[in-house]
Amino acid sequence: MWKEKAQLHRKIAPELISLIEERYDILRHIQYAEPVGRRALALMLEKGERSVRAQVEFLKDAGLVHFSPMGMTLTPEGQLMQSDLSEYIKVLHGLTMLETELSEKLGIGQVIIIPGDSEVNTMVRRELGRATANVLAQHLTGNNMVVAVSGGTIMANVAEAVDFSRPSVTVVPARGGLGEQVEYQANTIAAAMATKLGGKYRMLHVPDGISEEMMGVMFADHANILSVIEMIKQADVLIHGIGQAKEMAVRRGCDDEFISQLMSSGAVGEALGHYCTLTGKNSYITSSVGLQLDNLADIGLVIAVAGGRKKAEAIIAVTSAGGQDVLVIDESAAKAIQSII
Amino acid sequence: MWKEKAQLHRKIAPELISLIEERYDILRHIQYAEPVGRRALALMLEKGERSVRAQVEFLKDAGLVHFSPMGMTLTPEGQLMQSDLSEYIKVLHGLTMLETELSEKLGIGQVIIIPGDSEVNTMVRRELGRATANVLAQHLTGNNMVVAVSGGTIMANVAEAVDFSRPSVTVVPARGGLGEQVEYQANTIAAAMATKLGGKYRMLHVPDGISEEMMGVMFADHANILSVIEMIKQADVLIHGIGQAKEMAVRRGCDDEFISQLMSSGAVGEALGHYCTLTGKNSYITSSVGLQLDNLADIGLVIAVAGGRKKAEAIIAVTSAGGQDVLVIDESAAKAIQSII
DNA sequence: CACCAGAGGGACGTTTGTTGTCCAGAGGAA
DNA sequence: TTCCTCTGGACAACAAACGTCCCTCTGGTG
Repeated sequence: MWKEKAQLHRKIAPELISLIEERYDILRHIQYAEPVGRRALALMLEKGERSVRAQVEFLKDAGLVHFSPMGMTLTPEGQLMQSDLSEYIKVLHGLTMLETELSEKLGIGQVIIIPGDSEVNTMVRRELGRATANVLAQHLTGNNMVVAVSGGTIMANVAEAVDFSRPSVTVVPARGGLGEQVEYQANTIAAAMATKLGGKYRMLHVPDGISEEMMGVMFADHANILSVIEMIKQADVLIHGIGQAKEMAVRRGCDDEFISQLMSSGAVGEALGHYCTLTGKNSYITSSVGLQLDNLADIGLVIAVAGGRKKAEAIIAVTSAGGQDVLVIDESAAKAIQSII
Repeated sequence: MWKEKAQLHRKIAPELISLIEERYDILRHIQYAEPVGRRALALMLEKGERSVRAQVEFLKDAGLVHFSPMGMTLTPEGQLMQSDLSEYIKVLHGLTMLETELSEKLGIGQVIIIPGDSEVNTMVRRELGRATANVLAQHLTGNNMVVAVSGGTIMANVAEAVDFSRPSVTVVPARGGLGEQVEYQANTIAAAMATKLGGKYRMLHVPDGISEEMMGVMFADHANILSVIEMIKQADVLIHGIGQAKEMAVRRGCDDEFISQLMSSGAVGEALGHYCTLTGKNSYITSSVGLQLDNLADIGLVIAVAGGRKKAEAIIAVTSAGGQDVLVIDESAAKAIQSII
């Protein structure tokens, strides 16, 4: 019942949770090492002496810690508060703790977890989109930047959530590929996002399963296509979704034999046409033009988005392949990942 | 169940309840007047344009309000948040709203409400004491200030809660009167508070029911007593408790006839030896030396403390008599007062 | 007994964030 | 068209927070 209240807090006053956690941490450390002085405490908390002092003075005024010449002590009330808070923090701040945990275990710079389950609540999907768009906004400084996007339903949410303007930006699809419903194709999403940004977009009308050499033969405007590919390869930001290997193979219309072969190779995750195993090995790569999952080092920022419990293994697989900078997932996916790794 | 969590917040991060309320207020005003611009909003909220803007930009990032060239609008999510918050605010912030409400209705500059019921939870009594001591600390700047205190159990809590040092302060009892248990006499409390403050104290060993003229006859050191009385009358701060008329009369050993007479006169509250009716009329004044309830104008700051549902009428009575600057009460008393007035 | 390590509290310059106040560009209304 | 109010950007003035150092005192120890 009051878990929703906690989520209310996360939404309406996010800076509150860090403050509460900071004070809770101080209480915890004082209890652990009482009686303890300011300096020792600041050292333990790896914070400045002065800022610790400010918090500690607040806690003193609140009657939670007692000052004595030997150091600081928790009052009985402080001990009560500490144990009460520990339960609350676990709920209120659980996701942030999960974020850092997954960030370390998956080796990704930043993990953002949206409360809820996108499979159950469509609002969570929109939240995923908005959070991703926010990350994009923060990194989209500078002029004439290029954003590469993949396809997928969640990427449509991302494009929809963009509510800031960057007229100098060009959006491109990360790879060719026309196999899907048109509104979830990378081309469509690139156009949608560019419109939202007030910027430009380039499209890449190249079906899967064609090599760059073949293009000259097949397409009249291959010069144009080659220039788009050039842009893609030096994109500043890449945003892509993560899919389950089997689902994606089915959606791409692969035959049963291929799928069973894919499964037996251990592929569970898919991103940018690459099918990955849990350990991050590429077990199959859809031949297409554009970005490759294994040379994302040139891209300034790689953002991956996914949601839903079912995607847990896929997320682990794709992130294990490396190259990801930011991972935006929902709570249920995060919990599932946590239980696996 | 989650009401306690809210109280937890009040304790561990009180500065953030004002933040939440501010944001909630903005949401409410936007909903009321959408679409509305920054300036109009700032005008309504009586805040600076820039600070409103900061909050509004946060709300935009959180996806709660939408910006358009015509003004700001609540998103569906923002409307949801608004109604969710309204319920939450009522609990979390109810006391603060009660504070301002009582402050207006009782005509007292500042009303401080401590969560809980001091009749049930002794910790609430200590909180009342600490809160009062904090008010005292804030106003006890300057040198050689004089603090006058009354008697009573709650005043003992106040003295106990003093944890700051003001060596130049002198503490005096507000009035004579020796009728009670020694640890709750004004003299004792003055001494205790002075000790906590590291300051001086003067006592007034004059029983109730004696006039100033009589003192010269009765006491050898009447010169000393007169000097104390002089200090009392020009005290900088007065802190006093509020009692129920009948209880106090009984405690002072008045006979049944007097008590029934007092009751029939409509007296419900008592402070500083004055018995007051609900409308603030003095129905009987214990003859004693020291401060009078009806000439507190000379005192720089008058602080009244009381707790418990039973005291509600008494509090109304005493505060109606006027002269009070700060009122410190507990939640149950506040609620009871609210239901009466 | 004297000494000392570590305590809290005060002071102050620097840095960081907040706020007041403009202004330019855009989009709707008369 | 002209006017109005909106957003969003910019910047200086201001305030709060912070790092840093020092002082004094207390309790434990040699």
